[in-house]
Amino acid sequence: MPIQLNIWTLVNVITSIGAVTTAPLTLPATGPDVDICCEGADCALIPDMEATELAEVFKALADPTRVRLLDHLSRSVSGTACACHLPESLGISQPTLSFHMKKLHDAGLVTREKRGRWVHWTVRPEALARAVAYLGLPAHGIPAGGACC
Amino acid sequence: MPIQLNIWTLVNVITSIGAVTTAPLTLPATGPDVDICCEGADCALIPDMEATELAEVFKALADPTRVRLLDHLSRSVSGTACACHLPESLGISQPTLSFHMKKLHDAGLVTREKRGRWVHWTVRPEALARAVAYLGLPAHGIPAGGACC
DNA sequence: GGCATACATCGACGGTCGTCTATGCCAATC
DNA sequence: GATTGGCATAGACGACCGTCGATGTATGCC
Repeated sequence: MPIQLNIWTLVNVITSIGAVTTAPLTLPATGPDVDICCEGADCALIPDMEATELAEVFKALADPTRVRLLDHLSRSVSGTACACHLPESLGISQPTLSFHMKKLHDAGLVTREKRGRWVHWTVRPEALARAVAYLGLPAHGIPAGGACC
Repeated sequence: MPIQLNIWTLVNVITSIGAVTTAPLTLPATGPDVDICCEGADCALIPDMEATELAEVFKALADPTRVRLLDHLSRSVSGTACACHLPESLGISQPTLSFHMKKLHDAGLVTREKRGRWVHWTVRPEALARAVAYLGLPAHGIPAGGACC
């Protein structure tokens, strides 16, 4: 499974680089009602842009039809398949399929290649690496930089 | 990083069990216009229910605010934090925060525990394992059972 | 008991999503 | 050049989403 190995490698790289660079927020705290309500109250938060980009990827995956489509592609030879028989297999119309493939493409999860009159789609496993890295989530209690409190 | 290791372990388990059990669809094929449009046309597809469940998880993650919330929780001590200061940190109202936490909770990504008048939320890393397993995606060209064509 | 506080729920609003039919575009074939 | 077929786009429509202010509920403190 060469590609799966590549993903895990990427995960390690991205995990060690990405999330850790987040700058801690300045804490307002010290109001009149400062209370020991909890430990780890004010923490560093992912920057808006990074969170938005991650959400875009998850949004592209947030539909059963697209989940099945991506799975279908990944199981095809070399991760590539044409869309010709997919509408009937999935029980959707051709425009609907086109709509979903566009979503996946806009999110960078697949590439599009026209061969004659058919379009072939290919999974981009590296595009999923960032999402996987996020879902791995930093381990709790990382001393400095990673953890917040 | 004990939790991260647990995830990878779960990934292997689920990957080796879950997706492979999908039954291949019966192929209609052999019409008059059967054409060698592409290799790997008709493939096994993830069952509806499985795709729906995965989509539910991704749907819970498909919002920048929730991405930041989950990240915040995972970086707190033992993956647990109270929600008391989150509205101001995120620039959202208290009802909006409640709305998002409910989404995460309904998707099984966090657990809820009431301590006094505060609510503490805890990440459930194991709930993310299935999504991670899916994003790993079966390697292309698996001979039997896994691949489709 | 009465009050303050933390959180959930309600109702409303504008925006986006997923699906369809109808139509347009382009490559291959006759 | 005309026709066929695969795919994208346009427009419409119902459903759902994210956000808010207002209100309800439960806990802790006086």
